[in-house]
Amino acid sequence: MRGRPEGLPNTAYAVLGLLSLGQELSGYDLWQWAQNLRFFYWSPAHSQIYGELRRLEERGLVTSRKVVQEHRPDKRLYRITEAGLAEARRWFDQAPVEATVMKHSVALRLFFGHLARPERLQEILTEYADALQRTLAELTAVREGLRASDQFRFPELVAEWGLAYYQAEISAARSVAEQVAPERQEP
Amino acid sequence: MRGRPEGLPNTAYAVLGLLSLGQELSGYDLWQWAQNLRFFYWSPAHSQIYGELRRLEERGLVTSRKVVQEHRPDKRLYRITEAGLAEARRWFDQAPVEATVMKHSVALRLFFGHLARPERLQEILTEYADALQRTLAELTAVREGLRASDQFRFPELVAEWGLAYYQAEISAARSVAEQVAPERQEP
DNA sequence: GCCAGCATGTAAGGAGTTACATGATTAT
DNA sequence: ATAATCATGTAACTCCTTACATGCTGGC
Repeated sequence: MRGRPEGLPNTAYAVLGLLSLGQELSGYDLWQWAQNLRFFYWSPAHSQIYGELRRLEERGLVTSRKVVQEHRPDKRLYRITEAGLAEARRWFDQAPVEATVMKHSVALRLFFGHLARPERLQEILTEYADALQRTLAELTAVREGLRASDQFRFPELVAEWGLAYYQAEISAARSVAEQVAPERQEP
Repeated sequence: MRGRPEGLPNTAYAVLGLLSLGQELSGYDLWQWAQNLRFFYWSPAHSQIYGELRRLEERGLVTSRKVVQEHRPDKRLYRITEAGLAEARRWFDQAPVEATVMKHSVALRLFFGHLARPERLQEILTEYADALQRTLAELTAVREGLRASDQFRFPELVAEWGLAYYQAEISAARSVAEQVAPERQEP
């Protein structure tokens, strides 16, 4: 046996999960929806989504129909099948609990901090904190959008979890930035 | 232009960064060292490291020599070159500040929480928190090992940042686990 | 007139994984 | 015996990305 031992790639489950809410969605719609996953997962390129949808259809987990539109390009709408819903539930129930994988490239650079001037390191950390601040604002907006709708109870929980993470990460980055400040001790 | 726009893959910089401390290391040594990156980055498979070393040598960023050993298999020791050191510094200074990419598969499942019984969701979150607790213990040990050595000031900063993250993540996971508890309202 | 957005896809390739392969030593 | 550790590497494959490709509409 080579490659992935069993089941579908996680991206497939993300797509299946989004479709499990019951709506008929196009690849483009799914791509846009999937952007909200970037806060805690990552967002796949649109080409990835189209490919995944093709494979899901081959396996009978989704069905599609073509919609001819007049003032827009044609689109293809996907709907989850019973088998797809069963597979999504099976994944949820049986997939092992995996550790979060992080690619924290700023921490990687800090790890090798001896390679640069302290000023540059401080700059990087500050820039990182500013970028996080913007992401926090975006996530706050997304969470506001989810609010009050009982349908999105779980996404809302995830958003709140994310909010706490981003706040903590911002203060950590700012605190480390202070700690790496060049020491200017005058005699 | 296709693929990666410029520079080396991040794994190459991780390897170069580890070698930039000045020691001569084997692929195996590097693989073991790289395991410490898993707390905030991820750890590459050994095959990945061997491949990366070959490519770095082709580019003249590292050199190697074969060491014949008696009671152990032969090994190849790698050392960073001046060009390698320059490239590592250039990376540090000029690489853009990238956002952290997370693959938080537990948050992904929580997002689609409607797919499962609340008990199962709670189980997943608790299991996740327990796994984090073990990782926290490991990281604590790693940080103790770094302590008191002035050489590892930056790795220590990263470890402390990580410690704060894991503590926050554990309490977040436990808090969410409580929130998803099945409501047993008796009339 | 031009750019952004809608919509779908293909081509080429990078990055990374698991499994296969080998073989010695040391500890249980 | 047999499992783990040391040590290096290849083969095959998956996943995912960027760039190429097309074409229409609506707003500035």
